[in-house]
Amino acid sequence: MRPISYLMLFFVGRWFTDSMTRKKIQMKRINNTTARQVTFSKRRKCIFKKALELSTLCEAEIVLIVFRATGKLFDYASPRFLSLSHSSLLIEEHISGLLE
Amino acid sequence: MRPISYLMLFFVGRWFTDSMTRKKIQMKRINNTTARQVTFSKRRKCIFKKALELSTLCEAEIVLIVFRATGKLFDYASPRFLSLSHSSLLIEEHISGLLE
DNA sequence: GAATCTATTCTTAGTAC
DNA sequence: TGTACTAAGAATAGATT
Repeated sequence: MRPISYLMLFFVGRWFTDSMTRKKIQMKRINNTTARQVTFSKRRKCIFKKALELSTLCEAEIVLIVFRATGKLFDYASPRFLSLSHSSLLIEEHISGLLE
Repeated sequence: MRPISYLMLFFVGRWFTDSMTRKKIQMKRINNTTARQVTFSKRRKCIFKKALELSTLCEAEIVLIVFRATGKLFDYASPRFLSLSHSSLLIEEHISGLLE
């Protein structure tokens, strides 16, 4: 092949590679609905894992609540087994403490 | 150098490398106090960042509360700017909804 | 929606300051 | 405590199934 062919192969290959692999994403709302839901699902799973790890490794009590934009459903985890109502109480107590 | 010397260099180098770089850690309480605190500090920072990202990218409302084992202090973030008392209300409302 | 794949980006354990 | 470094390890965007 002549040099020009190699050059073409390089660019075609690069276009192909770029279109197949991830980019760094901008930190703003994902407009595409499907992509946003997929990202939500992946990242939600991951952050709950992180919460559990932090809790386990460092003996922290963690309350993580995610209110989903659609349908008002939310996911909840308090990895070290506080009940949701107990968490709510702890928060209230802290607020009261701040106000006194 | 003779082959035996290269072999020694390999093992010494590997020991040195191994002692300088990280291992995969076990998912259980970190016993060393200093290490536990350092890990806590690093991971806490990161999980809050993750919460903000999830909130920003996917329009979710997130409440993340970390109760630190020592001193009962806790860090809190509701990235999309709910107030702590508002979060507490949302939680209470949800609990009420479940009980009805 | 969920699972899988892969190259890339991000996180972080261990260490020293 | 916080910051900086480095390479190992983990998370994940984009695509496919």
